[in-house]
Amino acid sequence: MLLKYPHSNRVLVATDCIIFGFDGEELKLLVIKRNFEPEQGKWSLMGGFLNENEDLEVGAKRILHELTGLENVYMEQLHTFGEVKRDPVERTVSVSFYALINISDHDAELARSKNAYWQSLETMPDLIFDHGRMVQMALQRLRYKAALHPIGFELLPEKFTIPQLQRLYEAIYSQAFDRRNFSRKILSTKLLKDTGEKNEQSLTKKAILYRLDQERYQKQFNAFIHFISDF
Amino acid sequence: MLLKYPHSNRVLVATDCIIFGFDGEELKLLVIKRNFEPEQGKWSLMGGFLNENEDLEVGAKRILHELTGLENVYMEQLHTFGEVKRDPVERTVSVSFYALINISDHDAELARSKNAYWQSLETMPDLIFDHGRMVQMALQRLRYKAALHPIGFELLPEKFTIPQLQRLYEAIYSQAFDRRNFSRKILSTKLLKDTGEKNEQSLTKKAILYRLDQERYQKQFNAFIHFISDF
DNA sequence: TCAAAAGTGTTCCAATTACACCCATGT
DNA sequence: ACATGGGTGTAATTGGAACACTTTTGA
Repeated sequence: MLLKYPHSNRVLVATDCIIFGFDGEELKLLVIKRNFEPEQGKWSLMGGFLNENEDLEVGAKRILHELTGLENVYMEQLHTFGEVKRDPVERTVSVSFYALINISDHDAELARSKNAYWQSLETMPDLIFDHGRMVQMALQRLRYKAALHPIGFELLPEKFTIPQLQRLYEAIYSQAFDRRNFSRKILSTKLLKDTGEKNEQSLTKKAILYRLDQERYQKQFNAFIHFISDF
Repeated sequence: MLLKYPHSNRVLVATDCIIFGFDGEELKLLVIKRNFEPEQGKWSLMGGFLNENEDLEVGAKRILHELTGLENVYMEQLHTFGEVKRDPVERTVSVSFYALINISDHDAELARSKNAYWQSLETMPDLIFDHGRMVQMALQRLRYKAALHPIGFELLPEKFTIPQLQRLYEAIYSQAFDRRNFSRKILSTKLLKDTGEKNEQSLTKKAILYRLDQERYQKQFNAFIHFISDF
């Protein structure tokens, strides 16, 4: 490309990732205790600059991969933050993405080597720049989206029980649901396939392990499933 | 700011605006027949580059104002498009915004002077670059949002009738609603205030003109109103 | 045999749907 | 007086919320 636009204001573009995980109890985020400048010693989201000839999504997935070792992760663009002064070093437009990962799939050593830790949403430390706002917005979007689309599954292992799924939804919406109604509702979507196996870890009655019915999942994803009526 | 990041890839950032209007019959977009390069003679969204020391929202509002003369318009960030090759002249990251305006409020002469025309969504000409995708995404977002939040009003004059409002919703969702149920549902939100006036333009029975109850509007906006149950 | 968690069923209420009828207005 | 569009009412259906009982399992 030889001919360029005459307009002169070119800026840094970065990507920040809001990485959600679920440990069976709480919703968590993978955040970094920075051992590099700027804001060394403070907490931040994982981020990085966009490279030349790199699409936005590709850049975001690269950054996620650098921290977790994961590929093929559910990831969605959230919002672009472009306040002039948001980064005190130099103006940077940040395109944020949120990712839903199965917490046990990620490369814990790699994360550790980058100084990344899983922090509960409830006890999240203050984050640098506008990263706190990004997290708030991501949670809101997750609630929005998960009420209408079956994306919660992305946070669970391949095989999971209905009580596990319920604990996840309760964590997402900070709200308790009726066990019996929840079960009936989720089964009525026909999205779950009985694996025939049971959760052997349980101390009491062993719950049935289900997996996603991939075919129906694809079909129903863009159809609306009013799963959570109010939140 | 003297110290800068060492990273070298700085890119152009642009804003494109998807401007919705409603003429009482159809949902329309304000688009430009380009009399400038690149892609002269083709149709595109209104857009422009982000200036130095200009926030994203400010830039978007400036661009909207340049075309319509309007301020204080409902505008929401939609999505950021950053494919490397999306603009053949030079890599440009575009942050798109959609706006909802009352079509009769805008400065028609100004729009005309910029070669802008209202085009029905149904008969929209092909747009340059990825602008067609932007429009599709904006419509989807509008449907999403208008089902849960009372934003449709932004497209109507200050005083409007329930049948007008219904025609608007029918245009947004390309779907017919039952007149009686629609009326009951919208009135049950308590969002409308009877002005005491009637729509004198009507040839038959003159419908009651309502206006938004601003107080309730503010309150209920962030509460969920499940206005359209399925679409 | 008891406590804890999981699975299944039933009733009740509220909200949505599908309808029908009456009113106002200009031609 | 009639055609057109606007306003209001009601019965039937559905889906959600609330709640009780039984089963499995380890201690």
